[in-house]
Amino acid sequence: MSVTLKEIAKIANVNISTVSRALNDSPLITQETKDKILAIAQEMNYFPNSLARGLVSHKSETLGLILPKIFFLQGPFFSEVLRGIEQVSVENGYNILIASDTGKDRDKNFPFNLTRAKRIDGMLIINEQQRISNLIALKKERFPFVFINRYIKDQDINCVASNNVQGGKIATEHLIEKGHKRIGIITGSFEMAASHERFEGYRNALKEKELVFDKSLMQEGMFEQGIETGTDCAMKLLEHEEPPTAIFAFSDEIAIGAMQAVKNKGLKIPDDIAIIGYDNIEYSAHLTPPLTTISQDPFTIGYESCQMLIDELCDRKPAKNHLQIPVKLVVRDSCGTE
Amino acid sequence: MSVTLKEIAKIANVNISTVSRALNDSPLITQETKDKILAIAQEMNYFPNSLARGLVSHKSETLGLILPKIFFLQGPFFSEVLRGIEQVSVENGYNILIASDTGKDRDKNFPFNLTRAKRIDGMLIINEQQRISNLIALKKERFPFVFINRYIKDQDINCVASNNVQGGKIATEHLIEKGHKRIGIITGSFEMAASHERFEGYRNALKEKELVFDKSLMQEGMFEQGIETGTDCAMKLLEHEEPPTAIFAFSDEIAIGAMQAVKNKGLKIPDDIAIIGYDNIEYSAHLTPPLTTISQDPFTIGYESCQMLIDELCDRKPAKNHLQIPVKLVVRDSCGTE
DNA sequence: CTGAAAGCGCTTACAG
DNA sequence: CTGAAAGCGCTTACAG
Repeated sequence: MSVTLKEIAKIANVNISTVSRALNDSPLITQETKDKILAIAQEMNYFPNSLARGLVSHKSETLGLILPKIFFLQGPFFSEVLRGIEQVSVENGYNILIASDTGKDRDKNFPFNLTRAKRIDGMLIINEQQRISNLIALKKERFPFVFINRYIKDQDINCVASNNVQGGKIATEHLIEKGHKRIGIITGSFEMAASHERFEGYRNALKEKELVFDKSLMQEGMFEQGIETGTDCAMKLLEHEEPPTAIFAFSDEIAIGAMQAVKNKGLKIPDDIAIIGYDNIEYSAHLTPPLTTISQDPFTIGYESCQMLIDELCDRKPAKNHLQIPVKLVVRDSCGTE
Repeated sequence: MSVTLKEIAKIANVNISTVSRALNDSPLITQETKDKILAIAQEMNYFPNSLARGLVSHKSETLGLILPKIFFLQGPFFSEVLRGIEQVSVENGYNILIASDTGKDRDKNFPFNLTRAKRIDGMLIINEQQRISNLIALKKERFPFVFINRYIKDQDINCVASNNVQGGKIATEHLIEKGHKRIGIITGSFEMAASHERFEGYRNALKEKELVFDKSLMQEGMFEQGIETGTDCAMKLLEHEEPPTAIFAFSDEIAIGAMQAVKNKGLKIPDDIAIIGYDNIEYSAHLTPPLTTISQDPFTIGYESCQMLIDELCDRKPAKNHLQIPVKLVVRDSCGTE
């Protein structure tokens, strides 16, 4: 059905190994025969069978993108990560295979079902939540992988993450500079590493400015249902007997919910209470008032993680295997302007 | 390095074909030997090499998901489509390979570089914009594929799409029922099929109610920068010498922008002007006023398209190969409540 | 029911 | 520089 080396060889009147050499640009061949064979191959619409090739080369030229649940790839953040990944993978001739641990029976050996089946040469892992012991076990099999957007303490584990500690700190510092001393926070679920890290940044900022941490000013929300959760948690903070004068929401969606609660109370932003978000989603610029927030760099996260993985696959040990991508403060009106 | 049939055969003291049969649950084998072999395979952590298997079976058990540019998978709509795809593919033991036409040299034979390389058994194609002649050419090679979210006239081409004509009609009818006769529209780019289809629904609704179509009430916006585009286009509509009393925005983001413009003008929604959106994104329920909109069903679109493709791969000719997934009107406050 | 052999489409030492 | 051969890890007719 589809064209093979054998057929080209027959027409070119050479051995299939010669055809193979021509196609692979081997030095062991005259320009003349190479040109002849290439012309025929082109003519016949030849494409190498990647399965056969992979079987002998022990390479699939495919990268696995591992997601905890497909659900988590929601939103513009992830799609930018993916765009970064794709850019690098295309440049280097790799395909991307999506997989996720469904918890079903056939995945009970996840992720080894993928690695041992030789489907993929390396893994990019997005996993912000679950236990990762099974993934770290890949290390023992010397299977190349990189964690995306999760900072792993173990220096031997490749990872590229947004600098959440820095982000938490910058956001808090901005509020402190605006004169706030009682800063409420609405976190995401503490099952998410991002929550812990941003919280750490918050505490660092407080400590540096010698402000005390008041646990009653902290509410645990959820990233997934940001708006609802933001409203609920902000409500609780506002009913505090000594309410905060500013709220640091761990996502823009949570901030949107919090703004709603503040408005419902008849309070004004930023005069009565300041609000800062996290993520810089498109809508945040169009809220009333426009939301001051922290902007991450998901494209770079995707780009660098894929580059790191490919470097490892090519035995170019990357200089840094523990990358933290910086974030930026985006000042708008919800904490007062400059 | 990794375990092969040969090694299992040696330990079990049988031929590799017997091992293969045991692993593939062949009837040509005693329960006893099968059990013995399976135990050994398990013990040795055996996984079949999918490349080798694919080489002989002529199947990769992988589905290609083709995107025009990775960029387009933004937002919750696509991620729900993907969730639907993934659910079906996992149930049926297929992997998903992402690919997009980058326009680069190595892709100049796209999508045939994928099909002829035997990397994938079938294709799910998301392509709302570009010319598709090269993709339709797959038909000649009898390569199985399904178009996602694009309705193709040719009845021989598999497709699963959101019913945009219905959506455009329902939205317009709602406005007409509320007493509006001059209904402005802000479309997406007319390079997108969705724009044409929703527009067709709009015109159908007008015609049924015997309202004339006034071209000066139509503005072409863009889906990608919905908010900005919505503001700009709404501005123009509001400056019309006989402005519309209602605006049908072809996306919620465009509607958000339009609401902004209306507020800037000092007008009230829905009293001075009604606005209806499209997509039912999460934020739309939290706008002031909450946005009336059309809700699509992206999970079902993904689910059905993947099911259709797998049916074709298994030679179960699907009963319907031209699916239109219904949409729903979600009434909130931006066009007046019930 | 089991084994020996051929073959899937390629690459790569080994001769010449 | 070119060819003949072996082998990558599997499946599947073909014998027995």
